[in-house]
Amino acid sequence: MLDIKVMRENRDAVLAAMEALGATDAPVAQALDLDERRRQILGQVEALRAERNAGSKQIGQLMREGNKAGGQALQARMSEIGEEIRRLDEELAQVEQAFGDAMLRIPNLPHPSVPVGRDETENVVVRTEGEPRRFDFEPKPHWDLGAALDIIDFDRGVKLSGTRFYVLKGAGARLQRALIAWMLDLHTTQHGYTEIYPPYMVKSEVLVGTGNLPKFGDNLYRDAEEDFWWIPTAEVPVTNLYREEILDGALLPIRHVAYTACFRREKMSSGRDVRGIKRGHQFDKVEMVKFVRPEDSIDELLSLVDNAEDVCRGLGIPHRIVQMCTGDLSFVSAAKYDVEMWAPGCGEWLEVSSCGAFMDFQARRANIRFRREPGAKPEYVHTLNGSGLALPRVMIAVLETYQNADGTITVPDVLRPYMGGLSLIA
RNA sequence: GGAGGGAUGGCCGAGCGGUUGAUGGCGGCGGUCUUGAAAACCGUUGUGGCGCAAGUCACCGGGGGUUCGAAUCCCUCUCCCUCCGCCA
Repeated sequence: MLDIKVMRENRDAVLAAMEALGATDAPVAQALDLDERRRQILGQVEALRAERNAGSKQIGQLMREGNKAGGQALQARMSEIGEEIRRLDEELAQVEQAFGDAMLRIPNLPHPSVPVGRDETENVVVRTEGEPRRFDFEPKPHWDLGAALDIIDFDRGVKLSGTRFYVLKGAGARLQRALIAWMLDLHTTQHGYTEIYPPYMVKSEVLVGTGNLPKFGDNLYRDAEEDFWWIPTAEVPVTNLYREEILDGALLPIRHVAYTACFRREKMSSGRDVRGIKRGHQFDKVEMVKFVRPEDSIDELLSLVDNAEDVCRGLGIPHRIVQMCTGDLSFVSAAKYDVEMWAPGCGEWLEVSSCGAFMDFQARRANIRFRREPGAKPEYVHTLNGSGLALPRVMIAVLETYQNADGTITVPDVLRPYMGGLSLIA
């Protein structure tokens, strides 16, 4: 959520930002109008309340003095004022509801450092690290490798749950588990993150906090009877860990890492990436989340990207960093970098991480604040998050990069201790 | 799932429907005293909205109601605790 004061004082700049994002400016105009109306009503209703408070106090006084007639006369007057207040309150509630709805639909403002661009074609490849492996045979895609090794069972996944589901088996299941454990250990022991195991189901207000609701509800699974929603990413529960709290500034930055399953409808991408394990309704991810002081936001974003890259480096897989232009920023991001791994079998760069800085956008929605000093005014924290990393796509990159001519897979060095010393999946 | 009991400020804990944003204690902060510390004593100590400001309004788990006036009465929801049942 944006600061309404900032919107009032910088109307033109905010509208220009919507233009750069390729977003409609309708909610901005709407929110500003409703805000004006809201303040108008507020002024009226509060003046009436003040009058009633004084009157009621006086009635109490008169009653105690035994002046019953005087009290009753005043009561009649206050009753009228009460009616007026009731009427205005009703209108105010409507206006505030509409105002809040509009505010929740306004995207974050891009950080000044973000390149202006129309869509993903204008994203910027910041750098590429590592040389793609040269093969003396034709590298196979993971769906062929996985099926041949009997470590990915696509047919039975579909039998159980339908399209976009698969089963990992034997060394395949263990490889994913090894990756999860190794990534968590890397981030907790080398990068200063504290591990969190959060709920996989959350209340709707939690999804509003991170910005998934109200706008993106159609990508979420939910319980039919109760207000339970399956998380689309660990970002949701972990960012909301400190919602409605005022944190001690001495604790910042707080860095958390969590491994969870993630659930997404993927309605928007029907027909895309249906082959293999690249895009499923359920996938595992290790996610990093940071709570930082406002002035540290951008530095923390860069180190977040670096933390994600360390996973690529450790696995010895070439990767590149792509900076999103304004037109490709997500709803909540002020700045965003993707980390992409090269997958030689399917021959594409796979997005394995998305690292975003949200400034105070989520903090306002979830009401997460901190105090610089004891006794200081509460301020909103800045939140960030990034995948560290998404498992299926790392699995793809590992299987395809480390494949041998005979169809076996060499296990990357860092993972061997996590696989009972196994060095070859055959 | 059944029965009962709770929810008040950082914490504990009061609060006949009328100067109660809320007694008191603890904790925190500032001060007096002290070579320093402790003790003692004095003071101070929530969040948010609107307003240039003076100020004003709201908030005692959430929502609704009764009333001139609600932390206090009524309805409802949520959460916590105890007991019974069930259970990985």
